[in-house]
Amino acid sequence: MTDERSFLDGYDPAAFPAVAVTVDVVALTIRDGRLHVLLVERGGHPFAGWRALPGGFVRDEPLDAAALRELGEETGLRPGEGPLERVHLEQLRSYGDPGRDPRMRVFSVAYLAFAPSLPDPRAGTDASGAFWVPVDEAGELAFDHAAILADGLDRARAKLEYTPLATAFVGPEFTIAELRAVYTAVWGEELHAGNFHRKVLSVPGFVESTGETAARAGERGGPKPRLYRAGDARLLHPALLRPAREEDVR
Amino acid sequence: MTDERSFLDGYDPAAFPAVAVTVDVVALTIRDGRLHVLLVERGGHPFAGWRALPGGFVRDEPLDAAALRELGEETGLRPGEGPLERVHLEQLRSYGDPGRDPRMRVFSVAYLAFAPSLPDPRAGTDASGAFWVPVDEAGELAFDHAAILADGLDRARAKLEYTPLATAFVGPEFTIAELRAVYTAVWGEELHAGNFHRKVLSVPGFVESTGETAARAGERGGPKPRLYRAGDARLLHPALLRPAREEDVR
DNA sequence: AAAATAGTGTCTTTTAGACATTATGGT
DNA sequence: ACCATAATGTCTAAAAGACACTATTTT
Repeated sequence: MTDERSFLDGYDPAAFPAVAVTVDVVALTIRDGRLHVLLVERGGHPFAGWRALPGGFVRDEPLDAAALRELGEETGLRPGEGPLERVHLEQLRSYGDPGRDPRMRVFSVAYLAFAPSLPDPRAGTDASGAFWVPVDEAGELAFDHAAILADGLDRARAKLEYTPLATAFVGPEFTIAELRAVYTAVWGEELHAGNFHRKVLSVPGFVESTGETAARAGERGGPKPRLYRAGDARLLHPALLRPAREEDVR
Repeated sequence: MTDERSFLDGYDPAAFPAVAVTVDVVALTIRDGRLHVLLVERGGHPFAGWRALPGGFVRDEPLDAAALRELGEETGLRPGEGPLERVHLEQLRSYGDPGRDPRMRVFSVAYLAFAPSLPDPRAGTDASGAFWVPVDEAGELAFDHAAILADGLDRARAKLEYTPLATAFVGPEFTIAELRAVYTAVWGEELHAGNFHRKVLSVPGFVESTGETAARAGERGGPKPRLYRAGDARLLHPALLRPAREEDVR
């Protein structure tokens, strides 16, 4: 409230009870048709040996920059370059319950990242502790990270409906089938191939044709599919709604 | 990253660079058919005399509790009692750019509150500095609060589409016309009365009939409208989509 | 040759939206 | 008497969803 704000004026910052602010990243990608999340294995206490979301303290930088930096450090990739160039990053929400970190009051701003299949983090760099895990095999995580992951998955599933976010999971050029595989992996539901195809092409700005076709058809035959790239839409109208399940509604 | 986390173990918390965490609340209500936001006038520097969102430092409490407490303090109402009993409160997002507060690094977790028309804060209590302002007359705000307000409005407008949130703006019993007035005020668009009426009743769980009718008709006549209360739906299926505007899509 | 897939066509059901109609109860 | 409104009806257009079919390419 107002009094408290003015209270801060001229106050010695060091006298405040110590709090820390971190970013944690729910980085999602699709490998072999399954949705994976980037996890690290913790070295120190607490939760030593547990899996956790990658993250770390916010430095003298904007929150978005901190999240991108952490993602780069854990994957061993340069933020904004190469594979991380096309990463979609958005803020998820913040977590700050007292006691969520046993050492001190730690507020975490969680981020959600979507990336096309990235190389394995172990390869080469010092990002040794990170690895991709299928989301349904994440198991127990340190701190409240399991809840953060669940929130991130909810957000991702919802955003596929009304934004062209699925294109962030594929390369710069992709087939309709690849796009459908994203929806299948994230939603965990099979979609009718024919209807999906027509639907995607009918939504203005979702995808645009490159005029090219893939060099090869699928492993098990079929015509060479046409290639598309992401269009300029920021919202899908009409949206690609997933079938409403009764339990979600009540 | 992992190293930094273990780095924290056994570390002296007071040695960390001072940061503060606040909550700021975008509290929305509808008065006289117009969407209003709760603002306070700042006493101290910086931004002395400017309008700002109500907010304050997070104490030894969960973030949600901090937001509800601040809302109670500014409105002079008891959290969880009386008018604040039915308040809908949800986290909006966090803001933490260096320099957003000139005094020190301040992270703010913004909350969004929806309430039926609340009494004027000035009445009685020491919540003297707060007042309801039509959102389109909010003008310039302290810190980055104008951006926070804009984000809150975006969120509110979007959530009316696919959640029964509009019922949080009306009393426990309401007419379809009152519900329509909420949509009109938040979206700033007129809706077709007849189609809206049928649509609301057709969405499962959005509203349920009380069997009663209002004691009186509208000021300018007409039949006595039936009364409804909020149903048990958490999501609207199918959603109440607002007409897609081209500029939102690209 | 067999099998799988890309892309399209067709039909039905659902939903959105424009518009009209009736009855009610204020001024 | 007049008028705004509640509630419902009707019709059309758009979209969703089920299903079928053809052409193409791989093993």
